[in-house]
Amino acid sequence: MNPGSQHTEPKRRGRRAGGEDTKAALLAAAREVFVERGYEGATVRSIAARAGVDAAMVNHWFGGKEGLFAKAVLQLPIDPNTLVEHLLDGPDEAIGERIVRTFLTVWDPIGGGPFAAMVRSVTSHGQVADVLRGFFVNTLLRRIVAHLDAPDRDLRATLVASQIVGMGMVRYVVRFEPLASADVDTLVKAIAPNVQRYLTGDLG
Amino acid sequence: MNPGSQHTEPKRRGRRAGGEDTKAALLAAAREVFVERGYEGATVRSIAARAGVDAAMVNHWFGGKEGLFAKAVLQLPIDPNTLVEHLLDGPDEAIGERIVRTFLTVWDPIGGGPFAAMVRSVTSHGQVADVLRGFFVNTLLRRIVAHLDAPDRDLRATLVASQIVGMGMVRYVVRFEPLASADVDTLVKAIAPNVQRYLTGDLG
DNA sequence: GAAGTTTTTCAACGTACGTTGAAATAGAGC
DNA sequence: GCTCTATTTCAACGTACGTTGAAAAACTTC
Repeated sequence: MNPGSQHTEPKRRGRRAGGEDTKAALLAAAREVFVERGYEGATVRSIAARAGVDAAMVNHWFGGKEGLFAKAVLQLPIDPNTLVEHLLDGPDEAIGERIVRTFLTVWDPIGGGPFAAMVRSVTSHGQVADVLRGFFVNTLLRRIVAHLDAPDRDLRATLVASQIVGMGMVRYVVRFEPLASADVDTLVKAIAPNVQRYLTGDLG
Repeated sequence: MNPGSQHTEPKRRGRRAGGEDTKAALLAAAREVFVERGYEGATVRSIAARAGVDAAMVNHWFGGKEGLFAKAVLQLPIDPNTLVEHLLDGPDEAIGERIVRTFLTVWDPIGGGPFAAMVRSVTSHGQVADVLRGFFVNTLLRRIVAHLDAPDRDLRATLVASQIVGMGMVRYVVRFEPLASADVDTLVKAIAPNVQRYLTGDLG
């Protein structure tokens, strides 16, 4: 039937019709694939295929796989200053709850994408461990514990990080049930008191 | 000086002299490289080079990279039954402390190797997430919470997993200081009460 | 509407990977 | 000491990767 119209035509070259934004399509596809496969596992060809464009576009628009990863994943979706202000806005006794709820409500709508992408790339991409450390510890937690008058501030910051990172791992990366599908409120009630203890409780 | 003895001779073929165990050397090298690079990042050639043998030995002794990974990493170093017995041996009020101390004393001497290897391979190797889940949740934690008479047993098990996995991530994989270098006793005192609350405390 | 610029596809390159089959060498059995 | 088998290295294969340069097509400017 319709002989000759079955085979897929080679795509026409040259500029796209109009309105289509190759750069944005690549960024969106890159976020998906980097989240699923990590830096090494995500191939330029697979990202380009999902975006519906040629792999050479990655070099043209981002200067290579490295630049695409930097733009798509390493760039944080939220302004850290706003985040810190929001976390510090309220009584000290409820800061644990604000931390847990904030991370869950920021990550849940996107399935923990950026977090999962970083964890999945922590081996293959040297920058990633540094970015994780810089964001979690230096940018967020150190500035939060600085406002508390408790001893062992740095240890408290990394203890909080251990619980938040662990929550992200279990919920978004390895998906242990029932935690992976639990309500935000349930998790806040369960986890927040522990985070609170790390921040203001007695550690020894 | 000594002209002609500088260049490296091509290795002699055939069986090794005696006593040298290629299989064991490959397993040891594989554990190191899989820990450092994860499944995809660890190349058969680099593992063989570290073991001082040819890459073809991987196929001869383990049937390929997949089989080597299974033998070197997926195989757990500790008998789960013994571990569960040990964790349950004592008063329920101190089970959190036993869990934290046990994981730290098991992982610390080997730098968290198997744990780091699994995390670093969680993307590139499909079995790994299943193994992590099976070991942490099904083999260990479910059997521990089964001995407690508290509600929400499965949720409690995954909450404990989130704290233990997070502790392993921060201490062995991304290495946030000062937690990464803290004494075992310090960490036990800091973390154990939180694990204990997940197991026997009020979650909501 | 012609010239110039930007965007896109295509074809190919060089490299690295896991794997394979054959040749070479050492030990084992008799 | 000869034969057989196990072990090891070597050379090569096929595949997939990231990247590149040129050609083609659409838009922009005048």
